[in-house]
Amino acid sequence: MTDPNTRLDEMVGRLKDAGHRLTPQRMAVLSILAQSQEHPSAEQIYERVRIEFPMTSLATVYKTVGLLKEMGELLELGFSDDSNRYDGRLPSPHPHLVCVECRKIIDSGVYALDTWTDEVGLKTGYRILSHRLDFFGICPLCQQRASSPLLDKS
Amino acid sequence: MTDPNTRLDEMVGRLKDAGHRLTPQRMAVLSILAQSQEHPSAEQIYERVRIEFPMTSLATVYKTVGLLKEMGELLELGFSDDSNRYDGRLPSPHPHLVCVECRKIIDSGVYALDTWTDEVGLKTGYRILSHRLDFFGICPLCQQRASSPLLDKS
DNA sequence: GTATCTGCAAATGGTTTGCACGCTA
DNA sequence: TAGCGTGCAAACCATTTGCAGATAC
Repeated sequence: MTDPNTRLDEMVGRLKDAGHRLTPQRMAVLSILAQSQEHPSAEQIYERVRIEFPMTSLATVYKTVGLLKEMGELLELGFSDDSNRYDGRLPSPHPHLVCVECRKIIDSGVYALDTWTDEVGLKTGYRILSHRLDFFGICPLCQQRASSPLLDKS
Repeated sequence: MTDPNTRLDEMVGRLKDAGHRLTPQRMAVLSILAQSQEHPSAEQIYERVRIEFPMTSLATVYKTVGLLKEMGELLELGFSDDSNRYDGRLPSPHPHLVCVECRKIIDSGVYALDTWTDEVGLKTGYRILSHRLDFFGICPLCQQRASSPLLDKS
């Protein structure tokens, strides 16, 4: 499940099974998504795809990402003040941790919101379908930068 | 704390103390925010403000909302695929419950994420500043609509 | 009196879409 | 070879911004 190649094969299989075609552009996008731990944006996926396959447009990245999202093979983390970020490794909802300085996003290491989900459903009468939990903070590297002001942010 | 007039006075006082001017437009926006339980969008605030004070522009609503947000007097709930929603009654982060059908947003009725915040901070080394938790589901009214297909969504 | 606020209209920027061409299966 | 997928450029749309005139204090 954590091995990029296994995850890539899985995604490829699901696409094929659903009757979708496998173009080189799509393969390149899938491959990036299967490898990335760092929750890349569409733009970042685009840049990396172009390194190995320059014949790719940003629109195609968006279309592929949209397709995977619809199929439930990709978790989209939308931010109203920044571009969306994508998790292709673990597409079911789980808590994330966002650095407000450098916008690095990592998995939080805590899970299991199910108890709460049940409680909220019971209390409110809503049928709960999904959730989204983000923690915002300063990552260790940015904390270091803040205490050594001579270092550049770049 | 729950009384709209008390909350309005509180917001007005904070604005004055910070040296900001009290225009009729601002008062109208503050008043809507102090009353609203339903987490209105900027557009919705604008529409309601115009009822009692037609000399108001959407830009002014956005500017007022931005000012209050900066002062920590307003909680902004951003959604990448929809307009932002605002909570002026309880501006500190707390879990919300979003109906994916009608986009109604209510408070979840559960709180206390502090234990998790500490755990995540310890595990990752991030200095946690804030969090955001949303549950997505179908509200009771929309569930009813779904089971009685003859009723219109309007 | 003057710095702040307002309203208008134009700019912004990530994402989506329409369409003609190209390529997978 | 039949459509699905791609690339380009234009459209979208909530939000922001610049600026000239208005107004709270």
